[in-house]
Amino acid sequence: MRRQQQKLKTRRAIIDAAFNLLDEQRSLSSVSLREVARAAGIAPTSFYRHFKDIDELGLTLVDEAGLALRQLMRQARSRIDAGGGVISTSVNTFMEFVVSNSNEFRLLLREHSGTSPAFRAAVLREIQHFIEELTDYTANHTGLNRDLAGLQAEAMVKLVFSAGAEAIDANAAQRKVHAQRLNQQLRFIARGAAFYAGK
Amino acid sequence: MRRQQQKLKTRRAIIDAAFNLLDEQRSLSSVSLREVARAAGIAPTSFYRHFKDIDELGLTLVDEAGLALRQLMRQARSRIDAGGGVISTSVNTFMEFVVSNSNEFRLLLREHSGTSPAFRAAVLREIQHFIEELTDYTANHTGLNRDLAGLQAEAMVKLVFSAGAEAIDANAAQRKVHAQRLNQQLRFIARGAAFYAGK
DNA sequence: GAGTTGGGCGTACAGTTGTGCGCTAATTTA
DNA sequence: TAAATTAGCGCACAACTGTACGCCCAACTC
Repeated sequence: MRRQQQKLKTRRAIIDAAFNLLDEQRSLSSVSLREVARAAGIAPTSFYRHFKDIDELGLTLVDEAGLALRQLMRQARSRIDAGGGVISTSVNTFMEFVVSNSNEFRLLLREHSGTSPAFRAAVLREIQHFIEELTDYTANHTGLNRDLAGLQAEAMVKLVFSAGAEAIDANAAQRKVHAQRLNQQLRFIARGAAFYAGK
Repeated sequence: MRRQQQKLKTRRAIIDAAFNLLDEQRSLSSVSLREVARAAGIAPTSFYRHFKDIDELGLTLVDEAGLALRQLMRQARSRIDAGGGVISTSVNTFMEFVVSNSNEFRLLLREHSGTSPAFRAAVLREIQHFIEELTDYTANHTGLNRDLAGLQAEAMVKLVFSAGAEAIDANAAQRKVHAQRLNQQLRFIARGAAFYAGK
């Protein structure tokens, strides 16, 4: 059993090293296999014992970041149940995620419009997941029909991601302003959707 | 005088070559100086007679793409004056731009969340320009105060860019669906903003 | 205890990169 | 016409890349 544990540990080291390399100046496609190996403390050729490609590593990273995002959503929902507005609670939770998992969010942000079709597709799946859960929530907690709920959820998620993109490079004060603007804009959408639902 | 003309011509060749390299698989940071030179039909070292860096070339490309976008906006405004809804006319014009100038749009899209702070700043300036003009237009053509108009314009521009990002890889039929969804979502925002203005 | 498996390493190689240097040839200036 | 400028080129070099190959040795199987 010792062997598998060691292998998992090295794999983790590679993944963590890759995430740490993804600061504001680097993207997946600009990180080389050798660099990752160096940061992980292994020989370049050892990399192949764990991943076929840099691309395979990249997909793993996207999956992990997406998972972290989904966990965030659950957390946000539980807070809403405990009281507080749906919108402001979600916005605050999201902003916290952007700050505390900045490299994970940056990865999603960058590869969303990056050069690799496979990465783009992977990120899109995560975002779609995000939208679907919000659609369900909206349809259940308001009288909105699914079409309108879907339109609203999509618009909201897009705005949230855009705001996250701006917030990631901002300081706490600026982030607060962004969060407030985003709050108001999400209310526009909610109000508009309610209007078109005939309410 | 012959010499300057020739120099401009070569410079144009470099810029055009760079744009042509920026298809769905390449980004500015992944295009090498030698590649650009090769595509432009010059020796690698000749590149330096025109640009100090690849980065200097990149900024030039962002500026050109932004200019094309601004021209698009003027065109859209003139069409609106000639009749047709503000939103649907703008959406249609934008979608046309995404299709016919796909590499320019892709450049803005990618570098907006890219690895170079300088490029990100340059794209952000263009988007800000976009938002400001829409804010002015909105404030003038509706009773909205500037704060609300600004919030609305920002939200709309972000949604438009997001939709453009999806449309760029889609076929005509899918694009039509995206355009219709975007239309409805922009109406949500307009409606919501009007509501908060007390109308 | 003997044999197999497999993670990790070092070496090696061909390919690509950015860029410094000095030359040519043609245009521009004097 | 003679001199100066300059776009473009070829060569060279060191740095870096991905990855093939084969060895080692600790962990596992039997």
